[in-house]
Amino acid sequence: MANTTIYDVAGAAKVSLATVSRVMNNPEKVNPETREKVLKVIKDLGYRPNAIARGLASRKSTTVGIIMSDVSRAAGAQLLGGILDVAKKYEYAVKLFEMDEDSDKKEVMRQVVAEQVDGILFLNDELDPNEMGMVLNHISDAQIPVVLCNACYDEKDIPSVAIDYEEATYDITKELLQSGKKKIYLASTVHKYAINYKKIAGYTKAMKEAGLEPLVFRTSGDVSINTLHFQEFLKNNKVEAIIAVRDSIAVNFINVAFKQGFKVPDDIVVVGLQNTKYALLSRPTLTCVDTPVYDIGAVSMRLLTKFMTHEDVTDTKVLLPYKIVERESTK
Amino acid sequence: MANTTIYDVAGAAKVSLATVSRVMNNPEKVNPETREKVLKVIKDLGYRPNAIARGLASRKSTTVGIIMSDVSRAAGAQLLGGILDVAKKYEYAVKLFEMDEDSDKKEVMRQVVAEQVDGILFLNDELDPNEMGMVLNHISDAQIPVVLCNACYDEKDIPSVAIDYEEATYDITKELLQSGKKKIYLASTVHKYAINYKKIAGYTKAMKEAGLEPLVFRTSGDVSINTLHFQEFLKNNKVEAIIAVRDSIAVNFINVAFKQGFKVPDDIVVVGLQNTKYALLSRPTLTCVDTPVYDIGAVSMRLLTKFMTHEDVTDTKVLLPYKIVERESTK
DNA sequence: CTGAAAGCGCTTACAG
DNA sequence: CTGAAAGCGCTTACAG
Repeated sequence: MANTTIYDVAGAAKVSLATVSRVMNNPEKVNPETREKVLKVIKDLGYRPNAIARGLASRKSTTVGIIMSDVSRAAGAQLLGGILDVAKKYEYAVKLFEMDEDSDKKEVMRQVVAEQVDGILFLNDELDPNEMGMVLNHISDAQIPVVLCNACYDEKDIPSVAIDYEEATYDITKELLQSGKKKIYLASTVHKYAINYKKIAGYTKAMKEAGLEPLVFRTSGDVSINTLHFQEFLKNNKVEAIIAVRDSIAVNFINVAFKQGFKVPDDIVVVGLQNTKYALLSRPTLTCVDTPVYDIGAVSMRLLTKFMTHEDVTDTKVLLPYKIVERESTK
Repeated sequence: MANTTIYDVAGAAKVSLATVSRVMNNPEKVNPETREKVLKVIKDLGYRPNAIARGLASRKSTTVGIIMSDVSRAAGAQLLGGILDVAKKYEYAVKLFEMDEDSDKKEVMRQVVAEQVDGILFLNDELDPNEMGMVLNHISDAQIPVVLCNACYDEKDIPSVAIDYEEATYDITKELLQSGKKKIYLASTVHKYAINYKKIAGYTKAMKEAGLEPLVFRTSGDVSINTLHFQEFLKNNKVEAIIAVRDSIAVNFINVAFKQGFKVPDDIVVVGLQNTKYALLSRPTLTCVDTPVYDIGAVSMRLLTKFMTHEDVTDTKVLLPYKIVERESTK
């Protein structure tokens, strides 16, 4: 079955191809009778316009590009879920681009631009300010609307959607302080995520306000490396509470603590900052800041559609609400 | 900065646009000197051909479509990881399409075809045979190469990449039987995944060979629903071992068992059939069939590139090797 | 080895 | 309200 084209439709409906095109794009400009006739043929033939040809002619691909570092990480996948649902609703196709540490960032950006996306959702939060600046310059040179999705960059006024990570971490640190804990550690990652710096900032602020020394340490995302690391850590430090930038790190810590003879939450209190499924599958279950990851994806995609259709946008830096979910790991 | 086109390059290099095109697509047909000259201009101008225009003219979009049901599930995201890496290597762009229970499957297929993808990777394993047949017919009508990626459909001879789930489940059930267990349950899902039927088949075969009654029960993917379910289940059944189609279900079961006073592995032995990160973050850690999810994604994408470039393919039904990883949940 | 020209399947002013 | 025609930025026979 050769694909049906606009010519086939025009032929069968006995109109010009311009009319068929109008029926699809500006139906109000077509006489209702001919419109119905054409619509019927379209339906009978199962016609859908060739998206590539349409894209070339209209200079709009109705496609958005998602730039992310690692799909397989839980949070990234959930962001994608929200993005896809909204993209489908507004009839945008979605192209995926990976940009990790090893990528030639310039090359990736050139590719994204060459693919003619109408908008970009930037999910990579692992770039240093220099790289980030270069990437954003590339995008603005190409005049493509962009929204940072669960990523941040304060140097420029780029639209973004996230939660206030600094405040959230400040809040939960305060809660721990109020419950009487003093030796509160923050487990961050060795990688340089911009968001994690915000978390560190919020934690540090709360600790300093309480007259305490901030106790930040960095660990890997790898379970077996972390396990060794935590074993040593627990031997050498007195720990009353720990906040982890990722839930999986928190759960890993809980497991190591139990094996060393510590009880959570009786001896050590543990909290996560994401609220992924790991938090529910932990024993004890993990108290978390609940980051609405799906919503961040959905809202950022919606925001991007507004930019792409030149709607008025009043609020370009969206901070979604978050809450704290108390579970067993803090009793 | 207006995007540079092939005309700009041709003008700057003082050649025709046909020559520029040849330099990019058939460099061997161009005089080395002019080739170098053009290449230099391309580099200086940072030119990348408009992928849309190229796609229209060549009738190849160098884009593959990924059809999946839920990105945010762990296994799906990992498959995507493998797919993206290989796609990048072979310079294919990747478009993502969601097809879940509620989707109008025909409509999704029409969209995929309209988007002019050169090949399709089908990751959705939740369709019943009728729907699956319809989808595959749609694809073969459009004459687009397709590979089933971690999904199966036995009615037709469609290329696919997976592991032998039946054999794997048979193997691990045998191991449990040999260790002396008799009351071995298989926890499957309420959803109708084709792959899970294979797992059930392998399990059932092993049980019957041992002269035992297969004990399959179905549960949800939702943690709180499962928790209630498992609580009842443990009250009413004598369980010596449990095999779960998903790791998260296995971990959830372990947690409920401990809270009811059962010890894993002493009282009940538990195994998973995936080997995701959940297995490592469980306490005790989870013995698993290790399904090489990333590899399944990577190999299926590689296979698809062969079909797209009309290479000879001898083996269209690829079954990747798997192994069993013994961990604490089986002592 | 190189260029002029047609064509990919659409959209969109421009006439009428 | 409708059609003829140009054009989107490329590729690819076809001449030369």
